[in-house]
Amino acid sequence: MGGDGDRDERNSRAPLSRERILDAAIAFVDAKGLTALTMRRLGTELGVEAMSLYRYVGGRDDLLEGMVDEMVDRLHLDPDGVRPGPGEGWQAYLQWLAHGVRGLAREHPQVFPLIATRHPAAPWLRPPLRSLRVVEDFLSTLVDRGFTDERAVAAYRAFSSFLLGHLLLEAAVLGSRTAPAVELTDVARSMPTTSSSVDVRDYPLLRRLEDRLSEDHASAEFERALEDLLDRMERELADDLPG
Amino acid sequence: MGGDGDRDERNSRAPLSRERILDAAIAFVDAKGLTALTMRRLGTELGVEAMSLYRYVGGRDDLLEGMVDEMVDRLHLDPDGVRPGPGEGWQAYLQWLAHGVRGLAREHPQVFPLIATRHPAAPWLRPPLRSLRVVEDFLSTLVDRGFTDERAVAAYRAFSSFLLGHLLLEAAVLGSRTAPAVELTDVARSMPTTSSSVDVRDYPLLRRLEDRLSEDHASAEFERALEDLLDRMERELADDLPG
DNA sequence: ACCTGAACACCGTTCAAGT
DNA sequence: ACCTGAACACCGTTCAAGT
Repeated sequence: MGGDGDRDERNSRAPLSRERILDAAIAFVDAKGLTALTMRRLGTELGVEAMSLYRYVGGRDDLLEGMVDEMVDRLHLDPDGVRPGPGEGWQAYLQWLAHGVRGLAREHPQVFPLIATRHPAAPWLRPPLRSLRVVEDFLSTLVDRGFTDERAVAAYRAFSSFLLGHLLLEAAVLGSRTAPAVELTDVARSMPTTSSSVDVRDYPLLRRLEDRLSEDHASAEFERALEDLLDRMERELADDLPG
Repeated sequence: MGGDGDRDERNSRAPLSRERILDAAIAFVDAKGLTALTMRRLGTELGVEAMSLYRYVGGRDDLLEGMVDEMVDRLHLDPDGVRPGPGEGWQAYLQWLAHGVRGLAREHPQVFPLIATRHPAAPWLRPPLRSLRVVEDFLSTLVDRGFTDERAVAAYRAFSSFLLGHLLLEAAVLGSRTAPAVELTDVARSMPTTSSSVDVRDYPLLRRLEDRLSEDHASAEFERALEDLLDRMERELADDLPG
């Protein structure tokens, strides 16, 4: 591969395709933030007029949907560490999946809110585990390893809530570092924002704890809470058997 | 002015104010959804030109910020049930707060994602407990009741993640019922959405569990997980003392 | 002091037209 | 078959002007 000789402006080479567009969109959001993503800007990024994109994506909404789908689909390929085989127990599987999703959130903190916030295709799909394939895999893995239908569904619910709560917060912190986020235009700051002052001085405990609140324990917190969740599931599962 | 004295079109009466604008915006989003909220449309809703709003809100971003602040501020007034007094223990306080936040999410499911998703004023503020006043109250309540600084901060983190994970998912379900959500324009549905089919037939376990997955146990789940969280905190707190 | 009209730059999207 | 130009309806926002 390497020097193939056709140059061009920036990213224009292949004849444009849905996949190329989605990848470009994800990269764009990683770099510039979600609010900066515009059909027209994405077009120029790809060396093409915005209108050309409509042959592949149907519209801005479909574009966002496609980005989410592509990221979620990567779960079955990407997660660092090898996927646990059938002999390894559901704890290993949930650990693997949890770290896979966390990897997505950390690699694409600006895209993750999209995964977390957009309405899934079916009402019973819960972000961030919001693709039929992933959920089928989740449920069948647990059922194969001894979960009743009921426990498997309850596990899906608890696991989704856990991932969403922890990773959305972690992504928010990472994302606000990466991007302009609020891009205050200097002037806009002067408006009557009511109590525009983010002034910790009026709050004695916040002042005392500010440093501690600012410490980053994201990884430790995540592992800890994940362990607790798995323990809780184990206990509930054990309740079923002796019945 | 012929015939009617002082009544007018729709909502125009008071001379416009930040509070009136924010309330109108919240009501608008409750009714029409977040994507429908536009400076121009909000203006006409208030019987005024869009440009008049800029005297009170600084811009669309400040408007959204203001809506979030106002909702979060209601926590100290609204929550059903009376706020536990100093004699009642931190468990009662956290129960009260949890149900207060849940009330917000359920009353305004379309606004809640805003609370959950927008970057807070300080990086260590975690949605949905994202106001200085609320966090000061949270921390001081716990410290007054025997938490060390460290435990109080850890509790704040765990509590935020818990609320965010559970309530964002609950609000998403409620919100998608209330609003057009994706408003597919019939035609847009025909585009090459890759696997546009939300077809459960290919997934045997999903087909078997679909009914069970669709059951609504939001309240029971929430109470259960809240109890578990409080239990966990109690255990950790107990670890501090005998040491 | 409070609101409006007109204007600017930028959007998403459609559609007939180019190659 | 694939992309473009021009156009439409709608945005957020500014600013001089009205009352």
